[in-house]
Amino acid sequence: MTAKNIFLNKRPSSTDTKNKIMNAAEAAIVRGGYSAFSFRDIAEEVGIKSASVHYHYPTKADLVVAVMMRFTDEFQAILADPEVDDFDARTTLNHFIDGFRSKNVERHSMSICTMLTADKHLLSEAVSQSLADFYQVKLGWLTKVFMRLENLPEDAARDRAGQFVATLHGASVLVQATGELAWYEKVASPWRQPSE
Amino acid sequence: MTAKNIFLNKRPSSTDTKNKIMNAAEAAIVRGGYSAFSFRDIAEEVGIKSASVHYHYPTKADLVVAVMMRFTDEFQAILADPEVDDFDARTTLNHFIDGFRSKNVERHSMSICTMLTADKHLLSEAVSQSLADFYQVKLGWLTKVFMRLENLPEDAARDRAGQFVATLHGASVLVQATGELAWYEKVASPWRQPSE
DNA sequence: AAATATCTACCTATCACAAGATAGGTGCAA
DNA sequence: TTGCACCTATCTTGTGATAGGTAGATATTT
Repeated sequence: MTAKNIFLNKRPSSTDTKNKIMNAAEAAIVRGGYSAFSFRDIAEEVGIKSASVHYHYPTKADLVVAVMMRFTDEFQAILADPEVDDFDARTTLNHFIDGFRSKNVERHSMSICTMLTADKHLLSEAVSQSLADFYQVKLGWLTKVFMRLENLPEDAARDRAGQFVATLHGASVLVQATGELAWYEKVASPWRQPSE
Repeated sequence: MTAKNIFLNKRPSSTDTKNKIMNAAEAAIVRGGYSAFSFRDIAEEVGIKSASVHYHYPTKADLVVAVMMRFTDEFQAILADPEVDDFDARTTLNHFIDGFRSKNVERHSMSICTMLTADKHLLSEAVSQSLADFYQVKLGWLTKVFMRLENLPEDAARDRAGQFVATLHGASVLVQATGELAWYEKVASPWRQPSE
């Protein structure tokens, strides 16, 4: 690959297409879960044919595992490290609540992990595992946050992390079911931290 | 219909079959949501043909609406009235937590309303409405419970009801996703009431 | 440098199957 | 003889997946 090619080569890049496919799949899963999209849907959105989607991801399970792994990686990349000295646990938790709201609740959808959890019965072992892995990452990080925030030992902090995760996820279910966005703040408010 | 017929008539009763169909559908929805069962599945379980299921419930939406309405009715019938004098709010709430656990969480599934909420994008208007109706009934009852339990005005009690519902639903998501049943008690414990 | 081979990212066409739904028929009880 | 609860048979649509082909970029050989 010469420098020229970077500008002139019109040959489709595999990673570009793969990312487009994952983007479409992720959006579709958030909208309606595992069974709410087909290879044909994805293909149309990306601008290729369904057989070409199979070229990049042989099976649906392969595709969803890839989506979950990317999701987990991005999640980890964005998070602040709770073990550095100047970590601000209060602000971080508030931002987390806001992020969950803007990324999921306000878009009239639930998180990709809640959606896949609901479809767990029809997930392959590999997909289930990638889902469980994500929860471990999420709970692990929140455990550290609560250790800092509430000066708790790891065990107790992990319980708090679980309570927190459950509350946010449950809130998004409540919003989705009733159609009342206001529920989110009402449910999440006990977890909000005073700014000072 | 004579008294004799009660014992001798082997002609299938419409309501019996309808109940069997609803039982099968409800169990299937709890297992995997709206798209996880077909008329053929239901038919096989009941012991008739799929066309006969359509005879009782012309469309899938009709069937699921019927299931949700029956579910809501049964829910209301079981609940103690929080407005009578000897209503024991503490015990009632503990029983509610236990009931949610034994009916959903321990069976490695989530509640029918959580499952349908996740599938909301593909529900017809009628089904969505029956789902929203159930949540209103549930929240309405819990609001009264919290008014008694915590001596709150209606507004504040309703917020508490929402927080409670969200927590239990979220806990069941967490259990389902991680496969760790222990999360349920850990998440629900702050809501448990001291027995005296 | 030219010729050849291989690889890549797509394509068309098709498979087997399962879905919701409908038309029209059968047997039996009231 | 009417109505009910069921049946067989079939339609259409959509699914995940596969086989096999093609044009063009890249790599290898001559």
